[in-house]
Amino acid sequence: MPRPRSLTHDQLASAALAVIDRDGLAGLSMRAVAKELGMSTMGLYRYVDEREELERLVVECVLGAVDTEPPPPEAPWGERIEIMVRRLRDTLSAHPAVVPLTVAHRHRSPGVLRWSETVLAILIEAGFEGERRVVALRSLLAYVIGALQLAHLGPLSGDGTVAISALRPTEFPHMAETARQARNVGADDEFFGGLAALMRGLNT
Amino acid sequence: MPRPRSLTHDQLASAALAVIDRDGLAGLSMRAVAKELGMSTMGLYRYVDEREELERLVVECVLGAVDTEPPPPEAPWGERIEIMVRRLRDTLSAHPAVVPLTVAHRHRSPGVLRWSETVLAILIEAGFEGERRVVALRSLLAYVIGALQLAHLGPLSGDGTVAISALRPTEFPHMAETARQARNVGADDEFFGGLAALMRGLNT
DNA sequence: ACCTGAACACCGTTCAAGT
DNA sequence: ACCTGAACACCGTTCAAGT
Repeated sequence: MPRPRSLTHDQLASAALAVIDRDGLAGLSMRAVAKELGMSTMGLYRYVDEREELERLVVECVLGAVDTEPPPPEAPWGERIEIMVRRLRDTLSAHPAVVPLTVAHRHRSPGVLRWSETVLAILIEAGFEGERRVVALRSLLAYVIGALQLAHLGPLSGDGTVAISALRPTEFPHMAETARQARNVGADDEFFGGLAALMRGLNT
Repeated sequence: MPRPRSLTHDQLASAALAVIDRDGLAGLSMRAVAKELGMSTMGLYRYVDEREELERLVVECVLGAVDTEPPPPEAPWGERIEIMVRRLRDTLSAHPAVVPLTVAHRHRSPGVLRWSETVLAILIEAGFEGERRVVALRSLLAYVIGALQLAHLGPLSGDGTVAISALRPTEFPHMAETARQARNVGADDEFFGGLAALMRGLNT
């Protein structure tokens, strides 16, 4: 990759993010980003080797913004983990269409690494060792990733829930009734309700 | 959509699944599936209106195979839920590349609806009502979806973990050490360890 | 009426041609 | 040396033309 000339990686990622926020992840293309920047399509290849690298830049741009400062140490460790998870969720919620990219490129993101480092410090302080610590970190990540995708692609407040509540009660009685109740569950109650359960379970 | 002539939806989905299993999700295209079936590309449009409908058929084909019979009622409810989650995981693990499609199209899959119906019956019997029941079902789904994607795209046994364990210990000491321990954690221990935690938390 | 191949508007990426 | 537009091999989908 030759030296960039006039654009920073952040400007490039911001342009891609603008395309994604406007046209969705499906609208992301080298041509669209180039047009957004007012340059030729091939000009992008001065900054990235391939489209995948552009995606990595987007992920880094989004996740690099997450606050990874250790939360106030006087709070119980469970609350501190919750604070960290809330920060990650807030960061990703600003660009929900990016979540699938995040899953694929999370490895190379310094933001996620710093976030994980802070979470691990809290877990270690709370006495998590060996496999138990590994499982705790991975299950927290799995929950956040899964819950955000569920919330983005099929929110409880959306028409998927309405459709389920209209299913034939003879065939899906529990689903129909539960879906009716689900319409009154807010996105925050859903997310933090599940997180609280996971946290309780990790603690015992 | 005109009447299908010689192919069933299942044959169509199987051909698409064969393409995905061979070339990955990125290899799925109308042209590739048509070639797999030895027909013209446009012939597919006799069976589906658009590519998205083909994807729905694939999801239904995979998830339709999940065993949704209620587990033995003499087992504790927690164990029965775990059995149901294990079945869903086993079904999806046979075609991990399909998981992202599953997230997007899960609403219309009768397989997922039947699975959820059985899980809800167990939750109701265990005394879950209202929001608590909604949160339990959604968090289980979120965990399964997130954990499977994590396991497929970045397994603990993979080179992502190796790369993390090689990070500069001055900057990421906890990550490096935890990654070294993570290499000895099997995929099953990881998945069911996290699931057990979530289940404990939902129970209290 | 049924089927299909050419065509259109896209895509990522290569590469030669122009400055 | 630097940049770029044409070109190549794809993609989903429309539509006219052929049977």
